[in-house]
Amino acid sequence: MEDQHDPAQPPFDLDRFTPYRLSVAAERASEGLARLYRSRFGISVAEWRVLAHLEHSGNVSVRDIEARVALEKSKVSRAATRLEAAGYIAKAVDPADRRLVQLSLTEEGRALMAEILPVALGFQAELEARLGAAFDGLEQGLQKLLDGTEDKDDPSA
Amino acid sequence: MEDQHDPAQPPFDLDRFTPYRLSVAAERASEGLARLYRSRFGISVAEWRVLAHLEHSGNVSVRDIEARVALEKSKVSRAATRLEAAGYIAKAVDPADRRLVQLSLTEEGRALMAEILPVALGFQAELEARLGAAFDGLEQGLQKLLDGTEDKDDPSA
DNA sequence: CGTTATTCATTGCAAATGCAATGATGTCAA
DNA sequence: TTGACATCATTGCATTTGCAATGAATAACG
Repeated sequence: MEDQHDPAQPPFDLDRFTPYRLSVAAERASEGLARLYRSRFGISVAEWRVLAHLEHSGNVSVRDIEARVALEKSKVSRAATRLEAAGYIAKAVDPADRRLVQLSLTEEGRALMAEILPVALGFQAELEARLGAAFDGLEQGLQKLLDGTEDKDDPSA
Repeated sequence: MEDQHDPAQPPFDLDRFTPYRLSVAAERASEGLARLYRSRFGISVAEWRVLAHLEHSGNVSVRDIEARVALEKSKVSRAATRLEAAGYIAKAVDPADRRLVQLSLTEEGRALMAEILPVALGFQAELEARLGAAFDGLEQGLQKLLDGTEDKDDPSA
């Protein structure tokens, strides 16, 4: 169980490795929130993100969401299909460019968001309270990480 | 594309939502590193984590890794199977408790880590350089998030 | 001891995922 | 216009994933 790395090698501790730490923290946070809406509202993380983006911005194409919400387009597409089947969003062909699909919240979708948003905001508030003074530092660090080119080819992003 | 939320509802911007930001930042960081070792060494993120933990601690059971490395036990088990097939680790029944499987790096595994570790450490160094003064703040925030009970039932974790 | 719970690793299987087509539409320049 | 190329959303398909058995081994406790 103890350290036994080759003394010629630099020591390596996964617990101090930022990508790993980020990954675990992100998983915990997302899962913590997801457990609040999954059972109650029956939606997945991807669905939540699509809804949240629709609530924020009006009619949007799948492509827009893919870019803004950091989800594979196929994931967005399938989430949209499920949300449409559940009656929370509507899909319509964009008359100006018929390749595009306009996604929009239905009345039911808005009602759903009216229930979920307070939960999400409460979760965020809890998180901030829990972090206290460390919150600002975390956000600044995240901002720097996210600022980098959105491009997935940037290894330092 | 513009804001059009119900004025009775609080505004909601996914871009300012910490779980989402964490998730995107984590994905970028993990993917950024993964692209460095995936093509060159043919290992996945799960495999990398198992290897990294084995490099740090000696013989370990699947259960230990599951707990320490934040991976589902089935994921660990399958990663271990692939790593064994590739010749990087060895599996052996623990003589003291024959339910346990001792995982350990083989000579090849150590050689692999000798190649990967500098890459990983370089990535970490790049990250820290990129973050500059913000790095400490990020780490403190992550620490607070990770400190909370490891328990998945804690919504604020 | 013997019997019942627990713990561990693996695996079966349904669902989710990612990537590469596919088809339908748009753009642009010859 | 026409034809080559680009963009968009969806879907096919192989792989991966997560969860719930499963089977093997141990612990707990009468």
